[in-house]
Amino acid sequence: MIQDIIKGQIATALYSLYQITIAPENVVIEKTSDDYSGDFTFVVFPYLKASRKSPAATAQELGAFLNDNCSEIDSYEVVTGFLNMSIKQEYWLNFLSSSYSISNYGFAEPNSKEAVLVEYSSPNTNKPLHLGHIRNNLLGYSVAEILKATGHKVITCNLVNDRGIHICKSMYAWMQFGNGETPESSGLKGDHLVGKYYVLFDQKYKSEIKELCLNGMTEEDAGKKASSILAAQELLVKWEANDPETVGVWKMMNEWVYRGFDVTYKKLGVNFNHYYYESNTYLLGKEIVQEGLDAGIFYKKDDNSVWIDLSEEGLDQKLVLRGDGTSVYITQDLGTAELKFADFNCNRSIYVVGNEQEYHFKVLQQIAIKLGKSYAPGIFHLSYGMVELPHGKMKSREGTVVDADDLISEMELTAEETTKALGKMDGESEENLKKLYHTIGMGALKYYLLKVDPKKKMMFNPEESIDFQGNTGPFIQYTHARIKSVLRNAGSNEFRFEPNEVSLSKVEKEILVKLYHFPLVIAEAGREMSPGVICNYVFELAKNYSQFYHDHQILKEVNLNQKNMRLQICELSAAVIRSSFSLLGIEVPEKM
RNA sequence: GGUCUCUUAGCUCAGCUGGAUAGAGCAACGGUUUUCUAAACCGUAGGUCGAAGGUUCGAGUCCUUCAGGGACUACCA
Repeated sequence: MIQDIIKGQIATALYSLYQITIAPENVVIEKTSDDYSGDFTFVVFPYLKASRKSPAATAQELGAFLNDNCSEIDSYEVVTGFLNMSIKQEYWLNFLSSSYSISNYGFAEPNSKEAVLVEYSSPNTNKPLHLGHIRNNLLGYSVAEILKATGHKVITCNLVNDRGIHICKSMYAWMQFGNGETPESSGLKGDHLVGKYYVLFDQKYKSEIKELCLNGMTEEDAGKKASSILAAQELLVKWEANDPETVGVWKMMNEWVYRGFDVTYKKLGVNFNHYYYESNTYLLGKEIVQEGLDAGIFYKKDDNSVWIDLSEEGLDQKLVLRGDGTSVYITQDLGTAELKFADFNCNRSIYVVGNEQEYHFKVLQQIAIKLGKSYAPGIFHLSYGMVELPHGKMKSREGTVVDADDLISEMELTAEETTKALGKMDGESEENLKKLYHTIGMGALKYYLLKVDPKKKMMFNPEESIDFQGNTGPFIQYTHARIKSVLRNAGSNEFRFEPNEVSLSKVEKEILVKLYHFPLVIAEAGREMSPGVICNYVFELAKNYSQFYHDHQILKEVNLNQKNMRLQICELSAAVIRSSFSLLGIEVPEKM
């Protein structure tokens, strides 16, 4: 890349002018600020001691050297300690001509890098998905796609949390009050039906606690003695003992939930290469606990519970196995971690899990290190921030959630209303329109959620609808549709031009430079595991293109060279928008 | 109490390993369509980057302290 050429030349210049030895890759150059002319800037302040000259004089000397020795540099300009270099127009034009017809421009050779496992979604099977899960799913899907684009072999998996006390709660409520209600008999989507009983359980449980408290019991005791929680716990014991009736209900209700999830996953456009079920893996960790005991890393307390002391690592003493021998979260996660690396022979295992579990993953990794597991360094918690509502966190049991299915429907509806109001798609078939509404609605939703840095918490206000204008998915989709319209009208897709016969306007050059940087943007997004990097990039590209489209004629341009150059810009811009959005899991329409 | 984290325009957010006069979108106000899709384009206004110190040629960015949010610190997951 041109940056590497310049860095190499600067390293040479620094050595021959001032005897400074520096490796080319350690030379830092940056994009020239918009307020100055030039493409790249080298800041000379750090080298003044060696040059023993003023900032301007140093920059001037370096600029002259580079201008003489680097054929790609067209001119340079010095502003105090800043050396601004302009690259020859020909360089950008050659890049355009040689790249515009490459459909997967910017993507690395598939499977050219080590295998990576990405776990995401990982839902509980006692309630439907909500907005927080949507963020998780979109993030996991997108990060997997980004890593693929950087050349990694990627395996996605979903660890389904299908057992435990929370599952028994909805089971118990259904057995008590359900009267045999099914998704078919109620017309409810399976996950929503089960969620209804989860909420019902909580209401019942709370009213029991209230009553016990009125009879003089403390709230803490009441929480342990309420009859419904005792019943749920009994159900859990029965489940672990493989009681046929309990297991039967469990299987049936989980099946309802899975069918419901499948519908939502399909609408979200996410999928998994592999499913793990906690009911299958929860026993595995116990072997590792034994291993740790044998190695003297874990220790037993008098009540038979097993612990590890991580206070030297800045963490506390942590329980790894209950006194009654049943496993806790960390127990099964130790087992699953081992299983994952064994199943897929990968070096890295990424967990897309909320930041509320940071402590848990620190513990997990520390234990793996202490056990001497070779895979320990490969455990990576991709910790993302919670989605908050104006009133605070979402709570399933309290009903303060934004339901995933509802939100998706709302987005499709808004897309439909907006499209109809604009009237551009009149006469299109009902089937195409339906698909378009989905594409646009999901484009708005996905872009909205993915543009925020994953590490940061984000605010969602249900009162304010998600925008379709400005820095949004639909704007970028619209930009793509306009480009495709131009390309359809262009007829051919062979656009040859003579580099010497065209001129580049400011915005045309900006687009070219931006397109040129696409591979670097993918690399950065992969390094940071941040789809937001792609969002920022593709928005700027779309904005540049829109300005270009507004300011310049394309098909009506009389200079054939100029026209074809612009058509190449169209072609590559459309491809990069499409590719960028594919990394976000968003489709782009041909018309809208 | 301890650990971690956040605070940038009225609102939602960018700001790459420290670099030039801190940027978008929305909302507000004004303008642009006989011409390739106006879900667009152009302009105006809006800021003590939570506060105070420090590090240095240079700090929104790094360090310390403080204020205010949030998360975690369960024989829950």
